[in-house]
Amino acid sequence: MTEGYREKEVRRARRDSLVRLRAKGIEPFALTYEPEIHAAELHREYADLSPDSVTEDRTSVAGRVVLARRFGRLVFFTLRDRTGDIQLFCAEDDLGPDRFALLDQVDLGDVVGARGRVVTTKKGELSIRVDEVTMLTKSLLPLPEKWHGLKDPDLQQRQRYLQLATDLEARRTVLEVRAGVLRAFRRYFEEHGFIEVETPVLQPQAGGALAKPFTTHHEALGIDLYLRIALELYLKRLLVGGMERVYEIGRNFRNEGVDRDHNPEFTMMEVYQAYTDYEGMMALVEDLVRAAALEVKGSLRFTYQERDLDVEPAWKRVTMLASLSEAVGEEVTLGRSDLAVLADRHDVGVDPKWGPGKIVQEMWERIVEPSLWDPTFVKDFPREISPLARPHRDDPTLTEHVDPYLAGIELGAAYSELTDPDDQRARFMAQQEARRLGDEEAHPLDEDFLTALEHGMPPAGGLGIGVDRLTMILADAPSIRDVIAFPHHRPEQT
RNA sequence: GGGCCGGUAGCUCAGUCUGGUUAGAGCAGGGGGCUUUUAACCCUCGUGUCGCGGGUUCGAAUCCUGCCCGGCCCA
Repeated sequence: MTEGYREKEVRRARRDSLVRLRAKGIEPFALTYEPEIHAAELHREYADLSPDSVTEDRTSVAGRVVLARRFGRLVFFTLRDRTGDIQLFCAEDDLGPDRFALLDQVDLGDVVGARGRVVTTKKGELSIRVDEVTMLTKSLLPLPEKWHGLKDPDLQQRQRYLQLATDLEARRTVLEVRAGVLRAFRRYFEEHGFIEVETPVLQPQAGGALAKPFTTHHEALGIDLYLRIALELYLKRLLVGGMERVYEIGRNFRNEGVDRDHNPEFTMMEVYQAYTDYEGMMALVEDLVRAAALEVKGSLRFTYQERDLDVEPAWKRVTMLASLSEAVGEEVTLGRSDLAVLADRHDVGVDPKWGPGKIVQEMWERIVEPSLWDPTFVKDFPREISPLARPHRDDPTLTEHVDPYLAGIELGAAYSELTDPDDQRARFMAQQEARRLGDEEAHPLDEDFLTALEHGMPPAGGLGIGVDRLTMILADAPSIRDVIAFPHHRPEQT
């Protein structure tokens, strides 16, 4: 991005302005300022002020100058603060020639404070009729184009501050919807007796999910550690400790690629509740999504990427095998010996090392998942691919594992948690076998966790929700990168 | 990893197919004018490693090729 040492005219002009200000004894990087009101409040309080009104109400505002319209001895600035825009009306008559002349040193992008009377212009625009302007921060680089803004998605993400400074809608998409989702979650949990906890990000083993972790190293202990890929196993230890309702909202890290619904670090909300099961977790998902939708949309019916979505409970519930059977037009079971042939017939590539559960999952993801749109629970996963969920009450080849889907996007996962330490050990051993066969994402054997289970964990339901994905849907954003302030990019080469 | 699309001024984009004088526009910026604008307007003046490297050619932003970065789709 840097241009070398030859300074651009824009930069030079700003630098010159800086020098001129200092020459006049004005510090262009002020210590502080106390605005008395924000733009949105002004517009609310003076909504009924008729055009060409002059009030005796004096107030002050602060923000970035995003537009300027200059007439000879009259200047209009559009000032933007965190709540919106307010116009500054600056007349030489009010400021006097000397202070008015200083407005020549105010450039687009500068942060200023302004004080004056609340007025409306002849055209009815609410304004501060300014008699005092204070330079708070001099901007040395130009803002993006005032009409089109910053369009290049790469620059929007790498220089997110520029997008946020110029595009009010981006503030909502990138930041506010996420905050609303988290607020709704926390409020719900607070009201239902859940306690928010924090567990280790650096872990000696990366468990709780099937994914490749990032590795790091602890110098003082002389050991390798992993960045967590899930919150699950530590939260379950807390259940052993008697915490019946816990949740954590935190960052997970998975060493995988980037696409429209994956970022290598992402925010997961996991919640564990004793004395319930995956049915209880499905109800919880419905409650949480409802709370989040009401918080940020004010409604349970909205559109995502121009398609209608209605998150009103109760969501559809289908089993993985039944929905797959329906899609392929014949009964699919884990016991069929010709699963690989069936998969091949539907153009689903199969690795010979895969067991029947993995084949079924791949087929389901390729054949059924793309057709999902309405809120749907997909339940009863094959035991082999769900090493932490309790065996299904009616069919021990399956587990009580359910994935909620919204707009065709996998929102998370929920289980009736596996509490039997012997079964858990057997599942871990099966995963070790998968790892020996080359499955890098196989679950590690966690003896410490098994010890905890042997002490006794109450029956429980557990749930994880991908906060970024829910945010993306509620923000109507096409990509997860649109709701992550600073998504990962390859560094720029110089 | 594969396919397609894109990268030209600080920003938003033309120009590339069909190679040709000195690479354009708007915004932003410099200078001048203007006391009610709303992307203010009028006059005026600069914008540049055409993503990077190699090649073809008398001549390359334009054609070929390798690479880098990004977007979409597929795996």
